[in-house]
Amino acid sequence: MIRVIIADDHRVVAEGIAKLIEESGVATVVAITGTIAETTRLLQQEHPDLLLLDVAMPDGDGIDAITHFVELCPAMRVVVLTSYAEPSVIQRAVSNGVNGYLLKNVNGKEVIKAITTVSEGGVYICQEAQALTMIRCEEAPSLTMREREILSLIVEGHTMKEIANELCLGFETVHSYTKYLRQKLGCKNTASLVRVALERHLV
Amino acid sequence: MIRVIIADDHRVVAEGIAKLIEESGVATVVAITGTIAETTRLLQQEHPDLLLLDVAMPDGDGIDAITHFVELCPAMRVVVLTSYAEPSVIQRAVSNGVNGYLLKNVNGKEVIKAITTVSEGGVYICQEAQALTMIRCEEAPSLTMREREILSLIVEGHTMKEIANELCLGFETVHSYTKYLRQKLGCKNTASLVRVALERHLV
DNA sequence: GGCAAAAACCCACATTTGGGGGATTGTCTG
DNA sequence: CAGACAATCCCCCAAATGTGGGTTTTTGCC
Repeated sequence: MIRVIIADDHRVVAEGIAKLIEESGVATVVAITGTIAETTRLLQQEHPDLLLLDVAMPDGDGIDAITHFVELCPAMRVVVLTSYAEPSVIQRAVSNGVNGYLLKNVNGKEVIKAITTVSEGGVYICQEAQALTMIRCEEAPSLTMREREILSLIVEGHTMKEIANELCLGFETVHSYTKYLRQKLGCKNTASLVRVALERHLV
Repeated sequence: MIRVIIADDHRVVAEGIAKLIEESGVATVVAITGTIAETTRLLQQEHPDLLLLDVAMPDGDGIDAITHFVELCPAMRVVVLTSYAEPSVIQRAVSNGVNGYLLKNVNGKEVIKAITTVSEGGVYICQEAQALTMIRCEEAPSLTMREREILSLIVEGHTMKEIANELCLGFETVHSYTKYLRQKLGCKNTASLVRVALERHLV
């Protein structure tokens, strides 16, 4: 029997999905966790065959934690189950080595199918998520570390002068980065920059 | 037996919660819907005792639709089950006459408890949601129509000049509104204005 | 070792925002 | 009716952002 851990900070959602999985008979849910820390702990304790992971956690980003999780349990398969329909998020997940990506609007059957497929060594990406990776694969923003850093400070409401001081950079440097950011993201002003950053979860 | 309709665009989540409800024995799920339109149709068809409603729907805002739903089924009780932990959303829900408000991080038991409480004529607001309504009840933003309109155009990336033209207003008028907006929302620049608008769902 | 990209910096000038005053109409309500 | 408030407009000036050019140094990779 496939042993699964569900990591989702929405308790009732996780419980419901656990019920669906248990009832299908293909797998058993050995634990439900709501934070990255808790997941880390239970992975070491239970060593499950599969991790069903949500992106948003109170103590961090699930996608970023994937490499860490896989280090703890190298044989474990990972399926992301989330509502984030952002190409950048899906791409990041795939490049972090997940074996499946499901959007939460799939039905119970599809979750079961993904679990079995992935457990047999396959990869399962739901239709809609697949479409999203296709659509704008060349249009990837691909920001550098610095750009991302400065973008997040802009989103937090800091002025270029403040950012220069905080990062110990010249004002002109920050000024340049904002130009690059506007170019790359196709924004003509700071307002759209903030919207795009938040919408595409670039921060 | 309490007859329930679950409205949630996350199919697998709705199915899971349905399973939890069915298993509890206190209620039966007569339908699962994923859009406002579908919910409207099935409410007229099924006339359930209770509607378990998510806020985010592909074809509109669940909270705004509540008054419409209650008109269709005046005897029906409404419980909001969502991940939105925004005071403004909760307050809007309550003023639209919902009988319960649950955040998705509650567990299955609490959902059942809410369903029974509300069906017996009571009101059930989960702990965390209650805390959020308390904290900043006087700190309500309360924007005027015009302010909201201009804010949404700012969020869309328009400059004040553009907004003035689009709304057939003087530049100075729009300029004034941005000042009011910054004052009311406690923002020192457009960037924070956009972030706050998006975070608090003011647009 | 060389090349490309990232990271840092600089200048000049135009446009847009931000902050501080105002004023004038309505409309609604105590 | 007076006062509050929404909605509209106005002025001035400082600060920040947007534009369109640059340069240098480091760093990763073939």
